[in-house]
Amino acid sequence: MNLFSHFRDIIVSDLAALDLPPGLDFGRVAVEPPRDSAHGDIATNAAMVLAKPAGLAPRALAERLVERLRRHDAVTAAEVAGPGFINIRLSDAFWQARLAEILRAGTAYGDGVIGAGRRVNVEYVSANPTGPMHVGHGRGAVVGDALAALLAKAGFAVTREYYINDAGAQVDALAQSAYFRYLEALGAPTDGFPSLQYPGDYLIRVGQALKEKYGPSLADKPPEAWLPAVREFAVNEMMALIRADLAAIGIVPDVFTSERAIVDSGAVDRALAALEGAGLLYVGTLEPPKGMLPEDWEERPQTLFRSTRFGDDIDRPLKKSDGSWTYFAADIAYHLDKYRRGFAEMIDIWGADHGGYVKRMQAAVTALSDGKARLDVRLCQLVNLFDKGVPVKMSKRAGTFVTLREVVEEVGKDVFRFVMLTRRNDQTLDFDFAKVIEQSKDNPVFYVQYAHARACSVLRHAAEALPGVDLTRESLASAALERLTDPAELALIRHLAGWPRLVESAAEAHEPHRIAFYLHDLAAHFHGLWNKGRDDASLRFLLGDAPELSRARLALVQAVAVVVASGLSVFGVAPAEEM
RNA sequence: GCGCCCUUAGCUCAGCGGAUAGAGCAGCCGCCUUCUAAGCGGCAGGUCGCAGGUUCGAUUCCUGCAGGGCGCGCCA
Repeated sequence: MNLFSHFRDIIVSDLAALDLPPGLDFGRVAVEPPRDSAHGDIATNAAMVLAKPAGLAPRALAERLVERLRRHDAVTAAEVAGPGFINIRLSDAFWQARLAEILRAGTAYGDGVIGAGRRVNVEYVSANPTGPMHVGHGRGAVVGDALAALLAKAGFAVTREYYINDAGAQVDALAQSAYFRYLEALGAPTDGFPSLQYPGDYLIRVGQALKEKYGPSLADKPPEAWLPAVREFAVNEMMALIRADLAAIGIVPDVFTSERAIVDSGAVDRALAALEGAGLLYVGTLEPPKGMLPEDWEERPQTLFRSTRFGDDIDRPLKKSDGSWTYFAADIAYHLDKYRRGFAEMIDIWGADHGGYVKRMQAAVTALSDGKARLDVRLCQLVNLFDKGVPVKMSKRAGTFVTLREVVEEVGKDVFRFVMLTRRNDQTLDFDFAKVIEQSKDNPVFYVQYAHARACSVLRHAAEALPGVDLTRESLASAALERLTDPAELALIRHLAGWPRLVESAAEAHEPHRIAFYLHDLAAHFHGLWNKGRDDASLRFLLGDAPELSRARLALVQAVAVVVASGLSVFGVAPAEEM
């Protein structure tokens, strides 16, 4: 359970029994951990937010609430502090019961109910199918995948989706480059061929494969004869590549949606017809952006979407000069498609360079769903690669960008995933090959993994030292947990018991990185407790002459392993049994 | 010019309207015959970019300014 929402319910019902003026809004009553644990276990601002509407002094109201709160068994102390905070201290028995709860639940501990089974669509990666994924794609992929797992843990019905941008000019350019490689494979002349937009080696194989499939039949033909076939072939090859790249970091999307399929199905026309019907389309002329006139700017009337009605800065074009739809138009149809598939909540993970696109997309979603659907866009900032502090030079044009696969082969999937989640998504992230595989507390991956491995190590020793003692989770849940009375032990239990609240708040905020910081804190508590056993042997987890106490402490150790594993599973990272 | 994001310790960063703002690294001082020292404890380090506003209360919300990043029709 989320003990904070549990006590919020208790506090609200106590408030209701206080004979306060009717109609008070308890919505702003918060129950949270105090910043300083010396203040107590949980704190509430209830008296401060209700004092004014209730016509009472904050401290007076607080005193009345405190008097009631003290009647609960789990509450050992409740006192008014500062301007009207109420600090509540909970009994050791309450905390010990949380430990049993953790052990009985296993890694399901922290599974939340705030999602209430609502469907949410998380769209991430969505790299153009024009080549292998690079590191920046990898960050978005991991953030999206972890967010999806986090939402699932919080009780949402999550769909992980990949949008294949296979309809624009860039896939034609891909086909051009693949065709060039095909001619090369045939040994056919390539002089006069335009310069390659995708010069990477990975298309050489595609050229070979085209030769094997088509023989020389596509050579000496005009582009309109070979382009569709080569394009489809190349896109399929690239998607196979991307799926493999994703699989290498443990990502398997539930749904792939093709932009081309959306366009070909007429969905764009239908979506825009809906906007037209709502009076949200018109033909107009945009002014050039001030302060940076594009060189080839010419005034031209265009079909525009009235995104300004929904908070955008200017209305946005939907048709290119050649009459085809812009990417935005297709994206409108795509998001309408998602909405029609039953997703009133959508989350898109984009690169930060698409930031200017957010408002118009949200405007379109609001317009098409009549305000019933919500789109949150998480922008991922750049990943800067370093090796031992020296920047790794990357140039897409020169083809020297570092692929996701290379990085993952170097550091491993688990390290890559964890590190990608150690920063907020809108903060740039430095990724140093040397540092992320360093085995020290400088490296949060290893620090957290080490805590898990240590816990497993104790449990392995326990199996030898206490033969015949049942060390399963279920059995440890009924150990003599009341014997855990050391302040450091109870502090660790408190931290473990904060996991459900952390899951809920991170899920609500769409911020998976909070888990990384939680796990780091948890590991620190555990490492600290471990070392207390070095200074004072009576505080060790495993005491050969005290099997009952040992079992209680092993319950704590097991719970640490459970919660670490639970957190890592949201990240898609395997917990280390030993290191 | 306009929009979005960022600005917190020497460095890299957390911080959910709440109390004396926290980690890690770097620096200094300690702790291994004993469950993993890949670790732990301690010391030191801050005008939360600046100025206003809202609030009982602002690092957190709002406005303005400054600095950095990203972007700004016919790329996606």
